[in-house]
Parts: sequence; structure tokens; C-alpha cells
Amino acid sequence: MLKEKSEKYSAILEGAGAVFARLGFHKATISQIAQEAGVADGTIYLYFKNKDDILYQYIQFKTTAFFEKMRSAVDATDGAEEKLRNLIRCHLREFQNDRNMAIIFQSEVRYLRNIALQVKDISKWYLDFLTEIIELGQMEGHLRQDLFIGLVKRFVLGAVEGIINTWVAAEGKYDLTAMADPLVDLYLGGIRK
Amino acid sequence: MLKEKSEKYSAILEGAGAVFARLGFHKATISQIAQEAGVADGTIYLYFKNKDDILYQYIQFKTTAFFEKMRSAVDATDGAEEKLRNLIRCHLREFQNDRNMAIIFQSEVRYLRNIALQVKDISKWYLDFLTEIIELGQMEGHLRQDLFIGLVKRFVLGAVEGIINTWVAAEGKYDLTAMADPLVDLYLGGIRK
DNA sequence: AATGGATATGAATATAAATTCATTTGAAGT
DNA sequence: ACTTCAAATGAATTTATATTCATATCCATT
Repeated sequence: MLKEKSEKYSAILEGAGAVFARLGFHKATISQIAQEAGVADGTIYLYFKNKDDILYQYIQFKTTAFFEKMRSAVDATDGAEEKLRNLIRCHLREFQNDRNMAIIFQSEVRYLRNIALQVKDISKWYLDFLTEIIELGQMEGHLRQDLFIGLVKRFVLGAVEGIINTWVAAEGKYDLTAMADPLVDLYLGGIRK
Repeated sequence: MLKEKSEKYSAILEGAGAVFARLGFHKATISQIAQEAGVADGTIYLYFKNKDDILYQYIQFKTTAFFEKMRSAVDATDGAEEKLRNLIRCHLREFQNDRNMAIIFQSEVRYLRNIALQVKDISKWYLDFLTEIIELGQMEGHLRQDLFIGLVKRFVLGAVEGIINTWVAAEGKYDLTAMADPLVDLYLGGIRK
């Protein structure tokens, strides 16, 4: 297995990202990925164990970068409400900036978890951020004390993912980040008059 | 193609449901489905055009039944708040009662839409229910007038789906329907004190 | 410019699994 | 009991594509 930082390694990863996003992991072929990356079929096997491994590395790589950004966004401000706002803004911005990643995260992570249990789990990390923020908000006295936190976390993450799915299905025709503030507003205040 | 209401047709559909849920559509084989359904491999092709068609029919069938139940649940009561509550309760109950369907809906619908555009679209129908309910609530004066309805719909559906995904991942170890009322409470009142 | 080792190639191979079809079974009608 | 035909079977065929590997290319070192 050749060194991970080479130009070809990255070219294959990004090429794979494009093909997986377009056709889905299972319909994507090695030849298509090779072509997209500008290398020969065999070259891929110098850098990756097999097709599953390409998806695995892709997700590991993207997840790591994503979470560094999320961590900064949350740490960049004080107060639960502003932290939550930054978290959602960052999430939407990053997915908007890498639509292939958005598509792959939303559709292939489940399959991957069947083949590699130790895959970096985006939801687990994410839910931990949310726990941290919600508990902070309760300590500050700005959030309700009677929240069932396990449910609130899923409620928040599920809604963001729903928004992203819609944006992906609409082929990215509108500005996803503009949804951040109205969405946080719904989390906080609900829909009742 | 033999008639749809026969015993074998249903046996194959339910068998396929079990195998698709366990292994995912792409890893499932015709032989496994045949075995699960108690028929020979070739028999499947008397009732279905091909493997894609099995998934297609499965989703059409389940979606139709699901929406009849949803329609009744919404019509069974007056007032936006109670309608919304019934909708969510019904959704969670139906998915809890058919876990294979829950898994398949949450993971294979996207693939299917690539191969058959006219697949009954669960989210489209669902979002129409929600529009109906939200507009009613606004007319009654019980819901905020300044809601961006397109966003609210995704917010509601995304959160329910998130809750269901978690329940599926937890292997159905707890009672999903118990989430309905706390969840609706979050939709209505939000998390702010 | 000759050598050697690292890297890349893509045609050939292996494999898995979807689909077909010649054959068999079972049941209804005579 | 015989005939017919729809329904069912599962082994054989076909197809697709992931993976391998013998060969070629590149490039640093002398």
C-alpha cells in the first residue's frame, strides 16, 4: 500500500467521491473511478485494498476534516444558543461546499457500518456535541430543564439531515446555509403561537 | 407475470423484505430471497420482472397501505394539534410494527428513485399532509403565522425519521411509540425555557 | 547512458450472482 | 386412468466487474 499523501491517492479518493455520489457505491465500477481519477484500473489497488476500502477511507478522511471544523465552530463562541447556531451553520456550510460528501454521507454510511464497525461515526460525535450544548444551556438557565436529552439530540440532528436531503434532491438549486437561522429558531421556539 | 394476489406473490415480497432488511438490497441474492420465501429461484421470475422490480413492488405495496392508515389517522380528529399528534403516533406505530419496512424505507428508497422515478414517494405524500395540518393550525390561530412552511415540513419529517433510525440501530429494543408525545411537544414548544 | 527499484498499466482471470429454460409436477376436466 | 396446461423447479447459461499480474515506464544514482 503506497503512501497516503501522494497526489494519486487524493485523486482516486476525489474521483471515487464523484462517482459514488453520481451512481451510488454499488453501481459505481472501479473502471469508472479510475477514469475519473485519471489512472489505470490496476493503480487503484496500489493505494486501496479493495472497493470497500475506498469508501471506508473516503469517509474517514471527510469525517475527520468535518469534525475539526465543527469543534472550532462550537468553541468559537460562548453560550448554548450561539454554540448551537454555529454548529448548524457550520454543518450546512460544509455540506453545501462538498455536495459529493453530502450525498455519500446521507446514503452510504449505513452500508459501510455493516462492513466496518469501527468507521468513524458521524452521528455519535455529533450527538456528543449536542449533549454538551444542551447541558450548558440548562446550566445557564436558558433551556428547559425537563428535556429528554436523548430525544432532543435526535430531533436536532434528524431535522438538519432532512433539510440537507431535500437540498440534495433539489440538486443544490438554492442556498442551504440560509436555512440555518430559521431552523435554529424552530428548535428554540417551536411552531406554536 | 402471474396474478398479484396469489400466496406466492406475497410470500416472495415478505421474504424479500426480510432479506433486504438484513443484508441491504445489493448484498441480497435471489437465491436467499427464494429460500426465505420457500420457493425455487426460477419461480421468482414468474411473479417479478427482475430483482429491481421486487424492491419496486415492495415499496409500492407498503407505501399504499401506510398512507391509507395515515389518512385515517389525520381524518379521525379535528384541530391541527391533535391531527399532528395522530400523524406522528401513526407513523411511529406502523414502523414499529413492521421493522423490515422501516429499515428498507430508510435505506433503499434513494436507490430506487434512481431506477424508477415514478415510485410512490413517501415524502411527497407526507409533506402534503403536513402542509394541510400546518395551514389549518394557522387558520385556527394556534400556530405561528410567520412560519416558512417548506422548512417546517422538512423539520418535522426529518426529526421523525431521525428518531426511527435510532430505534432501528438500537435493534428495536425500546418502545418507539412512546416517543410520539414528547416529540410533538418539541415541535410545538421548542427547547427554550 | 546504464542499472535498478519503485510505480503504473490494462488485458486476462476469476467469481459471483442474475436470469433463462428444458424438464417436472400437480390438479382439473373428461 | 388419461390428457392438458398452468405453475414450479433448479441446473445451466450469461453477464458483469472486481481483482490480479506479467509487462512497461519512469526516475534517481552512478
